[in-house]
Amino acid sequence: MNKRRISIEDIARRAGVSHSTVSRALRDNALISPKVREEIKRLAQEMSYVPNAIAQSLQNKRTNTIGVVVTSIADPFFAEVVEGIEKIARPAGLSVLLSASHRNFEQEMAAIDTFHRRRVDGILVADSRISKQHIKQLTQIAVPTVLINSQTEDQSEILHSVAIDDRLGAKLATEHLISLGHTAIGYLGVGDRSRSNQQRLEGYQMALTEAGIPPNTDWVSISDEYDTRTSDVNTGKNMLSKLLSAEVTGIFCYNDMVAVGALLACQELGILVPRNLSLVGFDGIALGSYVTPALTTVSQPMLEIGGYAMQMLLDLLEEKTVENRVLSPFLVERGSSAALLTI
Amino acid sequence: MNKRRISIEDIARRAGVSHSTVSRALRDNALISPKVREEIKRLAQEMSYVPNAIAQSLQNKRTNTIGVVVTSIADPFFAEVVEGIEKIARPAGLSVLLSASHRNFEQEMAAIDTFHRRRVDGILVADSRISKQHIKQLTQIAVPTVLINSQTEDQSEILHSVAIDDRLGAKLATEHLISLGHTAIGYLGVGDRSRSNQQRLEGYQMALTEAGIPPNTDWVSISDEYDTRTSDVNTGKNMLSKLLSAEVTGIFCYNDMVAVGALLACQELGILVPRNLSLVGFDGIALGSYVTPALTTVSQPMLEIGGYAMQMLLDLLEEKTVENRVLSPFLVERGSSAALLTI
DNA sequence: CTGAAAGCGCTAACAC
DNA sequence: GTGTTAGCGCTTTCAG
Repeated sequence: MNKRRISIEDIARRAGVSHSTVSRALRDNALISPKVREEIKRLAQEMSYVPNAIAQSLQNKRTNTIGVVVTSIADPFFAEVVEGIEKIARPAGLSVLLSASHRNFEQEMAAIDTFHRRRVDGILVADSRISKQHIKQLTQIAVPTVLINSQTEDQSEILHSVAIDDRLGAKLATEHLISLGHTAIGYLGVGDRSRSNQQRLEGYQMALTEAGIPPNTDWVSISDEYDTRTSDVNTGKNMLSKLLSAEVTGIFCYNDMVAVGALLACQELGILVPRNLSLVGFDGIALGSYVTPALTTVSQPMLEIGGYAMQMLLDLLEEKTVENRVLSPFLVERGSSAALLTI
Repeated sequence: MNKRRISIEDIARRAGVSHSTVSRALRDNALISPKVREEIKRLAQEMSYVPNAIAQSLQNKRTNTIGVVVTSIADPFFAEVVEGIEKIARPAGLSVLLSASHRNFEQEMAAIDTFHRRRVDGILVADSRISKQHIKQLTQIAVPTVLINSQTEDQSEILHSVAIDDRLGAKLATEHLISLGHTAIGYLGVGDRSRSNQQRLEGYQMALTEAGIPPNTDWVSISDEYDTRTSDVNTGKNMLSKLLSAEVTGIFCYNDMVAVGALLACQELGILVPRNLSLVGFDGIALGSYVTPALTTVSQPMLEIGGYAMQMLLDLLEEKTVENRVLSPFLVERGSSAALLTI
């Protein structure tokens, strides 16, 4: 916004009309006579006029901008979700402001605050552990907001959401292992994602119970690191041994990255997957099909999740009423899981 | 920007001062007496005032916003680059508008045009095949711009850049294979990235020549698909056979995704990597170390590339003079390449 | 030290 | 149909 750019005033002067006529002509206001309208448009073109969206926003009280917060841009899961968001936002004429929170409360609040100052029309928050503070903050902004896979029970009425059914997904994964003949089945979770981790744990336990398999606490291993620098892959690598000593033959992992970590650890330990150990992940990120063996996983439709959330925001912006969505994940069977070897 | 929000006017009224005094107090103008300043700040807090960045931008002719165009957000390479950009932008108080071009001219021009209308303070373009039109467009916007790994020869003086040395990288990869005893070495490239593909091809050929190995056109296979829907992985998968029939023992791939595709094809064909075939990628994306065998690759410091580009933009915004950077990639030896088996 | 007034570029009553 | 005027919320001379 450096130098002086040409404005409707400049065009008006050249056209010998008032600036409001120019404004109207440019916006195809029906009142303007066709001849002047065309002439003005021609002039605008010729002078390479570019409307100032800032001035328009100030006047219209609408910025045509939405804010998106994700924990990490480089995380393949969120990258896909953001891609889905952008695919819907752009054709709708909305620009997206992107911010990463790195699973850090302050950063996330700061990001939302920035969005507030910039007067975004709506906000999308992916995978936050929404706190009371967030609710308060978001309520105050009073702008349509939709939460993606977010961890909150107290859905305030201004917050909407699209989320995956974690419990169902976990159940699918566990039932899959059970159907393959496994009975000693572990869960490898991460401690810093309280709600989703909790729900996946519950789905896992539910599946065991329904199959008449008594749960065993030794089969559950949840990292207690809140260190965001430890990647999920490392979590999987580090936590595997604990489950191995509990002699499980199959493991359901919190997500694909954790499963990849477990897989790498197996390779180091000389454990054959799926011969000696079956592994199931969660998410369905592309990389899961590139590892060897390819990862059996519970897939989330990431692009759709982002797309739905964005569409919901669009509806909200048009004052339509929307309903929260809970999407169902589905099992994708690949090479990392197999029937239990009968000895 | 829906409902009426409180403005400095409102605070002024409550404080019994003029709005300009409020404006000054809030911005710590030295002229305002400490007592009123504190009182005003207290009031602002109490009334939960949030400054309107739009109005500020209109006045200051600065939006504190930058625009970033990448070909795809979900591509792990760009995801890392964007992460690096955001890491520098946020602490500097700049928000980032993100847009994906999907390697499509119109979409990219449209994105840049949107940035123009929104009066961003600067623009970052990643991996584009910059055309004359782009140059014209960007020149007209007259806003600091830095190109990341972009494909243009005619660097206009307003365009700056940070790029990886593709030729050097390709040379490192090829020399690595040569040092392992390979002499029949293939290059698996992609046709829609003219310049970087061209440069990597040249580096490859240069290495061969320097080693006294006569180049063989059968060893070079470049996809001719301009179909953006065909992923790099598929390119690798589909193009491998052609090189195999030319009986190469090592292949340098355009990037890691292509290499992964080649690797998957090898697995299907029962070709052992690295025993029967050595594979080297380019980029150094995380997933390269998760596949089996882990990918030997020429690594680009993706976070740094994004960070440098952003820092450069920051310098440009402060009217500092900057110098284009060409970064050197480095070889990361992993499991996918090994010494040629002497028969 | 503080207030009045102008103006950033645009839209929208309200006149004529 | 088109011009005039006000105003979106803020910063910044210019007076006092």
